[in-house]
Amino acid sequence: MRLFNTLSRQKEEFIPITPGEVKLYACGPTVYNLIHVGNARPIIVFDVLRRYFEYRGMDVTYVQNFTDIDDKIINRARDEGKRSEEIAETYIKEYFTDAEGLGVRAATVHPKATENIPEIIELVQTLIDKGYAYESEGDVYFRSLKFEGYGKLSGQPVEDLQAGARIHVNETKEDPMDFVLWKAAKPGEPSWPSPWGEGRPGWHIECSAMSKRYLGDTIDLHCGGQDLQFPHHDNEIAQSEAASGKPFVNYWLHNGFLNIDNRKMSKSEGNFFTVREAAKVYGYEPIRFFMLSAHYRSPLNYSRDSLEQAQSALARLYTAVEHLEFLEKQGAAGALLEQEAAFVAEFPRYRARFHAAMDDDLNTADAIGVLFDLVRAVNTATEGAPTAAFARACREMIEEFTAVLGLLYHRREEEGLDAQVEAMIQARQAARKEKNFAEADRIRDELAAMGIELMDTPQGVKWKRSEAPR
RNA sequence: GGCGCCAUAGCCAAGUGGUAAGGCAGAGGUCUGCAAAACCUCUACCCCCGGUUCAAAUCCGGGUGGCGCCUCCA
Repeated sequence: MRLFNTLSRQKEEFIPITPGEVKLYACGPTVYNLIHVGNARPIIVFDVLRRYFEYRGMDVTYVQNFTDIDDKIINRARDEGKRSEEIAETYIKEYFTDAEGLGVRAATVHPKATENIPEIIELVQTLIDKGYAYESEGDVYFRSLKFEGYGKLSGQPVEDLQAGARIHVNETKEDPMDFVLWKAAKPGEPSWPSPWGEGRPGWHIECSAMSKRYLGDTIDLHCGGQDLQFPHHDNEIAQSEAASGKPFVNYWLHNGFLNIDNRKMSKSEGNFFTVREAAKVYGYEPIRFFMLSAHYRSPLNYSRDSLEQAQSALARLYTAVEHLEFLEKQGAAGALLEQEAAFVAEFPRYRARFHAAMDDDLNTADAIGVLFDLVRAVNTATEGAPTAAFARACREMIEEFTAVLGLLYHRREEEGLDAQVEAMIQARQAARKEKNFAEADRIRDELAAMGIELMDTPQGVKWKRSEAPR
């Protein structure tokens, strides 16, 4: 598998540290609000990366943290007259509601910053001991310029960073480039005791500490949005490598932005929709499909059109799979027919194309193309009277792909029809047989009003319940 | 100012040297009592101008337009 490594700015063959194992860390949300659609992009994309590794037989340890102590959380807590723990707890719960809706599997571990304070303090102390950090009036800062190669991830030449007019000079720092590892407590703020007095961790250090604790000094992959490249990820590299003396991360993956009106969707700009709002309008799963319809590093524009297109495309997949289930029930038992066996023999070719797409830097858009090619071929191949075994084989092939992409997870449980509805369907069939189409249509309308849609197929009458958004 | 990204059909979007995947929408057709679904067919001067090459959407140079990071942000 080849992945685009931000560190080298090219696609590289992915070679895990331990064969068959993947250590993956993704920067998770700061829990002070509902996540917005832009936040959902890395969550979905890297969920697919994780699923694909597992599908290919790798053992994945996936760590995604929660930043549960931060200025924004504190501010929100103050505004609402609550404790910051309550705010964090609330939005962690809300995060999981959205993640589950989006078909995102829970990570192996979801560590919280506040549950890793001893590890953070230890790491800060190590950095002080090694001369990479210093205490100043209760704050602790990292000496950025002492770390050779500072800014190497983002490709920011240190001189230009220094020249940047927007970097704030803080009186207590030795150098404007230095960043905070530990913040001295202000009155009324949550704090923990430390060798430098009461305080709380800075943002960057928590990821270094948690990555080290759960995955070790050197990990395979670290993922996040492009906006985290600098300073967050460069700072993580500086902290972790300065402390351990070892490489921190072998492959850095960064997703492109989700735009709205072709501008980055961001909380600070206020031009965002929460996942919750979007899901209410379009359903959760179309959001997921939409995210996977473009390459993860490309910018992607959020629009009503795009979401509606995703809904329609998804409906095509559901229809295909649900029809195959119907055919499984109707079809003849026994072995595959000759032409069916020939069609099944083509499956490895679809699989190879699908793998090739995913192996090429997680090209989900291309992979979806393969999926739809398969669907069309299956729809054609199952015309007439397919055997049950064939319908099943086709369904399983399609679902092998959709499982990797994490799609079609809102398949409805098989529900029975009540006797009355059953009788109405029978009555309509009888009317049709007598060519009393007026009566047949009347019954169909009546069922439609009850939320039952009918479809006449060569294999019999299919029905389904009218749907809410998936 | 520094660093970087993008431009493919009405819309979304793959494709990084060999003559344009896929989805949505639209038109026509097949099937069906009708409908739905499905299937078939149709719809692209690959932003512009040069250059390299037998061959360029793809490589190089120059434009034009758009975006991002350098500050909390996925």
